Amino acid sequence: MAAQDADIFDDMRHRLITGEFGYGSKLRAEKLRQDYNCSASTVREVLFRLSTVGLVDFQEQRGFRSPFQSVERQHELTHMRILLETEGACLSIRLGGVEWESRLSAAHHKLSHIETRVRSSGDVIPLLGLWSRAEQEFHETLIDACGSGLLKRTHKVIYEQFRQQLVSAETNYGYFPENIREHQAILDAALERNEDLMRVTVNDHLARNLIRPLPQKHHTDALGKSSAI
Amino acid sequence: MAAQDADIFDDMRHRLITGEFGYGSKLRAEKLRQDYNCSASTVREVLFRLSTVGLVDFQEQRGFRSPFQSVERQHELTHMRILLETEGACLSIRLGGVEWESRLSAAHHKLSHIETRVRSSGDVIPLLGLWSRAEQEFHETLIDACGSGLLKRTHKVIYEQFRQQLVSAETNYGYFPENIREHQAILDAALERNEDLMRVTVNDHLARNLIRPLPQKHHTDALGKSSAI
DNA sequence: TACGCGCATAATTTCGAAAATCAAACAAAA
DNA sequence: TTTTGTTTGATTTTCGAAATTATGCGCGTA
Repeated sequence: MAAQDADIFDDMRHRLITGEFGYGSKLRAEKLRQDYNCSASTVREVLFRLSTVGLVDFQEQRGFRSPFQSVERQHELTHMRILLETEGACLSIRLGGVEWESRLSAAHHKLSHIETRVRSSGDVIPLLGLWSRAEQEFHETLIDACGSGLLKRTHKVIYEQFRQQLVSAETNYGYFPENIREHQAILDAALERNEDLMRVTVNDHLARNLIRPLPQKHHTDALGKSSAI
Repeated sequence: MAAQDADIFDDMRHRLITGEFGYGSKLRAEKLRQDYNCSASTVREVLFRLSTVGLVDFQEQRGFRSPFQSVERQHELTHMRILLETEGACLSIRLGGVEWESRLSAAHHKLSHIETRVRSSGDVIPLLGLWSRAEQEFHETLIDACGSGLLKRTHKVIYEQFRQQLVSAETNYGYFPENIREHQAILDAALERNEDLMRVTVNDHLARNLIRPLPQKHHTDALGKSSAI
């Protein structure tokens, strides 16, 4: 087999993002090797690679774990998403052409279709795989014309950790009915090419995952004295 | 030995950041094992981990390389540093207390001392190790009070790739005489707690590593029509 | 000479087991 | 009863070799 390593990596990533392993559960190479019919060393190597993109926790001499759920972590991931997505989206507005608008519209149409079906059935579970993929694609397309591969790769890493934290019954697997309106607002801001509006709509979309408001800006008066508002 | 893996990881990271391997040179596990008196598999594992933080290039079936030098990559790393450091520094202004100011002053004092000595001798090479460490510490302290471990870890990863790209004779190992003035300006902005000034000074400090200006903002008039300035 | 084909060599990937380390259960002493 | 020390079993880490895959070279042919 050619790329055994890469295949196992992709499959494990998918299993981790979809919450197949419970939060904090141990990932034993000896157990997982059976799923892939390979040696424990190969699994170990994959787990190492996953740990450096944050989807697996590694502690020396203590092995690998699926990360614990943590509201603090969720908060930090959300903050980072806001930072990266507003930057990426605003750069895409500046640099992207009609082709970008068109791809974003297409991604939104697919997502919107799925979310409408979820709303009428009232249950996201049967469509979870589809919805999850469509959501990721919409947000990735949003920043796709930003001109920086590094920004896009960094965002992807953060997005997947974010998703992993949300995939549980308590949070309805990260699905909220307000998504439909919010995704529409983001698309509108993009097509209007309105950066200020984009920042607001992306913030509104993600803010519910913060456990406290982000600190507000210090203002400095003419004398150089500063004060929080 | 307890943490052989981690020790080799740290040492290899240091060697990579200080440019011991030429840009694009192959990193053969068989060769490196001799440096550490261990097996090739252990080296391979370390190289894998380094590749996921961007300090080593990995291609399937083609092994590991020290990354090539690329102005495009340098541009993207600089852009990301500006984004992360302005956010981290402004959050530190909002959240950090006197204790943070004090640590930043200390870090600046050490850095300033070294840079003054470099200026008078006109040669950074004998102090390269010291200067490099002090520069990193100053920039890390700048964002240290931002309240987000994720932001700090992400910045560290980007900073080290940035440094790796700059460590060559052509760029004078990333050292510029203007640094002295620019680092002072950043410290002043922090002590004034002036966020707008902080954004300007951080930008000025890093902008020379961009190969083109960052795209400027689109402005939207009252009618919703937009235009670049 | 230029081009493609197969072979030999070198490099990478995978493996299973040995060595090192940790955790838990049990026993002995305070 | 609580604390401390020891042994045993399980887990993690390291290893060197086998299997797989890529690379470079010589040879024949156009």
